[in-house]
Amino acid sequence: MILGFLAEGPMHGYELRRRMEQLHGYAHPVSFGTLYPAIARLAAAGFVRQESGPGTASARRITLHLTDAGRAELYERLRTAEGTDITDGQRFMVLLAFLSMLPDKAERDAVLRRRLEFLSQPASFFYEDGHPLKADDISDPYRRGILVSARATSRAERDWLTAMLTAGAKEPS
Amino acid sequence: MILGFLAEGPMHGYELRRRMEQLHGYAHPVSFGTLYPAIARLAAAGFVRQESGPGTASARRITLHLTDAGRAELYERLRTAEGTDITDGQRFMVLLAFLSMLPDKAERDAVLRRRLEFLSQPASFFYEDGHPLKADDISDPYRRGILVSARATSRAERDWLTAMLTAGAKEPS
DNA sequence: AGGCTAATGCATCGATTCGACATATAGCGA
DNA sequence: TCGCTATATGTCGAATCGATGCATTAGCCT
Repeated sequence: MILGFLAEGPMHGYELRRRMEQLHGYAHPVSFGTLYPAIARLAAAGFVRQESGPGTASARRITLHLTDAGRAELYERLRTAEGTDITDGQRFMVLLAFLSMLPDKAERDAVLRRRLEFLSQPASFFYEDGHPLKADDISDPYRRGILVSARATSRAERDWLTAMLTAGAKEPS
Repeated sequence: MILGFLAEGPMHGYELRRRMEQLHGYAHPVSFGTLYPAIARLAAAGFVRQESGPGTASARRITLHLTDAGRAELYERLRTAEGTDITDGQRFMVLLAFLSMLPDKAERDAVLRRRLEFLSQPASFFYEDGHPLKADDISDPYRRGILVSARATSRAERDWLTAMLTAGAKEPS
């Protein structure tokens, strides 16, 4: 997420955190204890350059810039996304937010296809003796609510993914 | 989640992890490095009792039981849920999965109302100069997809929450 | 019966993240 | 002037993650 936002232009850590918070829909903000060490690691790896602004002594302002190596790293991470980056909705949403930066359309489509594949395999949230329970089988109204909401979510995203993959389709699968 | 599943009956850690994985829709499994220390903490606090099963020597099987104090703790955590437990969709889903265990309907409704309130306040994922961007204003197709999916999710959950709160309503707000 | 593979089950380790706190400047209203 | 909020960078202990190790049990093929 840091590499992605910095690819849009230089900014400070604080501004970065505000955007991260917004991208997560204010549901789960990233803490400073996560953000600043993460910036430090990216800087140590040469992906981010830190430039001191005015007021260097007491109240320091540090502007963060993405390096060429950082941009390459961003592309690489978008391209090779797998595991929880695909299966976890929050993580995948972050991927989507910056996916358009990946130049190759075939590679972008491949990412979408991996997500669609995961969403297409039938999965419930409650099981009995190994087989999934349907909404009608569940008496607990709250658990039924989980299933109903999840179904709606999955359907909406699958429809959108399918539309995206068939729209400008050059390679018929 | 551990307290909730153990409230349904005793089981070992491995079985616990499988159910946690299912409840998350296989999107983000909980690692053993998280689970076993968490069990140990709950046991140290007196919320969980560990009983050694057969094969005590080499291949030990430890069955976990919820204590009375553990059940009280579960109720308390369901009752007083706030912050990311309400705003974060994954966390709230866990809450929902065990909410029916909470005896008092008014307290259960209060939890739902907190979630509904959060979902009702208008929030986008992308902003420009402080004000939220609508789907039509966003040219990036992937970001538009994020908004479209999120809208569908939010609408489905809000509809369900509203239905739940008005259905067996005894207290007209 | 023997051997291979997968699943079950408990546990630890280093790296990462979380949540709370510390610190300083700037602006604004009572 | 006092208090509150926003901006801005950071630290620290506790919790979590992801990978790995290791032993036992179950199923399956030949």
